[in-house]
Amino acid sequence: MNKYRSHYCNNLRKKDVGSKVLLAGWINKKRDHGNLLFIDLRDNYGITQCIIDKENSNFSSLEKIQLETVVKVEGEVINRSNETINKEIATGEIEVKIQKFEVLGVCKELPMPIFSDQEYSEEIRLKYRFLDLRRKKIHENIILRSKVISFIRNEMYNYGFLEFQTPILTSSSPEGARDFLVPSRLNPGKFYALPQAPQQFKQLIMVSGFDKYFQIAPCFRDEDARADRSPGEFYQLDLEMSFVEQEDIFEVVEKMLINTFKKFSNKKLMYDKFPKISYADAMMKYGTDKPDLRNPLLINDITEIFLRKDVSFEIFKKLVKKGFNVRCIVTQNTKDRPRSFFDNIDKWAKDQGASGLAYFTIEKEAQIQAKGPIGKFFSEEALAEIMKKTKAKVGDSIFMACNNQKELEKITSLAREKIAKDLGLINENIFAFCWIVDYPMFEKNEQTNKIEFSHNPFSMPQGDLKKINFDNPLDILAYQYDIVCNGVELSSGAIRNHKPELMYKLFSIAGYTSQQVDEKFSGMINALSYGAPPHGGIAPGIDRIVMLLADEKNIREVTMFPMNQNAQDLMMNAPSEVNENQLKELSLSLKLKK
RNA sequence: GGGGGUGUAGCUCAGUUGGUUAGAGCGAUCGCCUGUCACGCGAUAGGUCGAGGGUUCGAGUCCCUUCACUCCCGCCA
Repeated sequence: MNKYRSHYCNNLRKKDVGSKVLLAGWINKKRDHGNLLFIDLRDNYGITQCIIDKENSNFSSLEKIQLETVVKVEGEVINRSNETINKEIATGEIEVKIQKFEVLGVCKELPMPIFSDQEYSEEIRLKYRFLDLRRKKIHENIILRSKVISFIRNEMYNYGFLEFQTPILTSSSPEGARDFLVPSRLNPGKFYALPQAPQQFKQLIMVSGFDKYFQIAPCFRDEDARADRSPGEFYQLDLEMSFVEQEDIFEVVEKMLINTFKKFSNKKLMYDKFPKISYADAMMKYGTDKPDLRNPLLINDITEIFLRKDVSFEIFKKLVKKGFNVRCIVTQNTKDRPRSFFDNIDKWAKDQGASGLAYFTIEKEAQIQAKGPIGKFFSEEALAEIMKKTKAKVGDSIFMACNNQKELEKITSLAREKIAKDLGLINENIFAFCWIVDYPMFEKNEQTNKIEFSHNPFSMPQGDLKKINFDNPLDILAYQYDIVCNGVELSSGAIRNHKPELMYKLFSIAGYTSQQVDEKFSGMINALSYGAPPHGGIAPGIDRIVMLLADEKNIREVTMFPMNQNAQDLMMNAPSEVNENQLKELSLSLKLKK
């Protein structure tokens, strides 16, 4: 028999009554009745109540022991009387009468309680992560994460994918996020970069003829953190397939995601087949390319209304003449909402840096009229036109903003979320997936006025490749797609451009010479000229998938050892200073800003 | 880089208009308690009110600066 335990802390049941057992674990909770002591012993699997009374010579030493001390307990499984059965725990019908015990690991006074539903500051949680991870919810989240990854890995094998590792020390890439750099000792003055994603490697794997690849890949990007974005590193289910079109990828990924979400969550899927929304449509209807489809509110453009003579809302009319647009959100049957509801939203919009949201409610007495601060500026005919355009009905309210397209998208997208939240329109018990498709290949940088790749520069442009009009690069769409779930961007992918000539052409539009392309992407561009198969892929974010499944709002709740917002590991003290010798070996010297 | 929030005992928090010796619960220590499962009861210890400066007779409270954590914007092909 094992020296430490004969059973786990969730094993024992009524049938074990009478048997002698060895349990080992942490002292989760003590209830000391003076001459009788209850101890809840906890391990990874569960909790068993152990009991000892004054008759036993070990009583007084066990009575003094700290919570979270690791002990080994030897005793007999005994029955609990009916009134003392605890239905909350699986082992609640029995308890272990302690005969002997031994301390295996002492515990100092705790900086934070383990057995408690209290919330603690992130600082203390991250510094003592090993204690934090003992707590029930996060312990379960991490176990869920393991199971999800294992399940996904198994699914991918079943679909015929092979798992390969790719290098962690690689080269810096000019596109995308800021790189993490690693100085090279053997090549003074030169640096490796940690991969932002195994993008080029997975394409090279396709060129190497492996057909279907996946990897639970660590990705490193030196960008600032958000609640749903770890600083530093995160994991993607990176995958790539040869001889495929967009639809082939959709089929595999949809199947994988649906199976995973059905297995690990009780929430319903809003769509069993993910709807496809073009990037342009998404930006119009939702103001963002990561729409939360649980939210029923839609955005409408009503710029034309403000060209009418029977509309006299001069502030908007002037802006419209200058080329601005007006977009609006209709809320159903809100005519009886208190004035504070409308004013709160207007005030909120101003806090967001917008000039506020104008609003009115459509009512009907003798005739249809707009009620609210700006209602009087609209004629009955103009209102009819608005109602036609927005499908608004009597009793509905309309919130409007006027601005340039980019600002409009921003504020209406935020307003859509805010208003839906205020009205309680979002069903939290649903997962609403969708594909966002038809991303533009290029976009114009507002500041520099230069044409840039809007997403992945290795994407394949859409349409007949012989007939693409490179004179209007902003009109070129790419086979580029994202998966969005409940407003969270879960993955993005593309059919890749496997034709070197076309690649040079596209890069030249973004301002790169062929020489620069050869230099920056030497591995790949070279490979593409030795018989590259058409291929494509996608990379769903593992952390965010687990976050959705665990119903957490913060990615650190599903990450075992996360860094804080300033990209520091408070437990391991990273990053840290290094000594002179280490710097010298790397031919580095520091020039710190004061 | 910018904006918001928070910072009071080991932990979670309260602290009024600026006014005596800064409080509670949990935890810790000590004592009582044989059926609890958030056990109960009593006592004790524990504080640079994040830090620095200012206003004031007097600052946890008001002002300025700064630090830490967090949320957001920028950034994230």
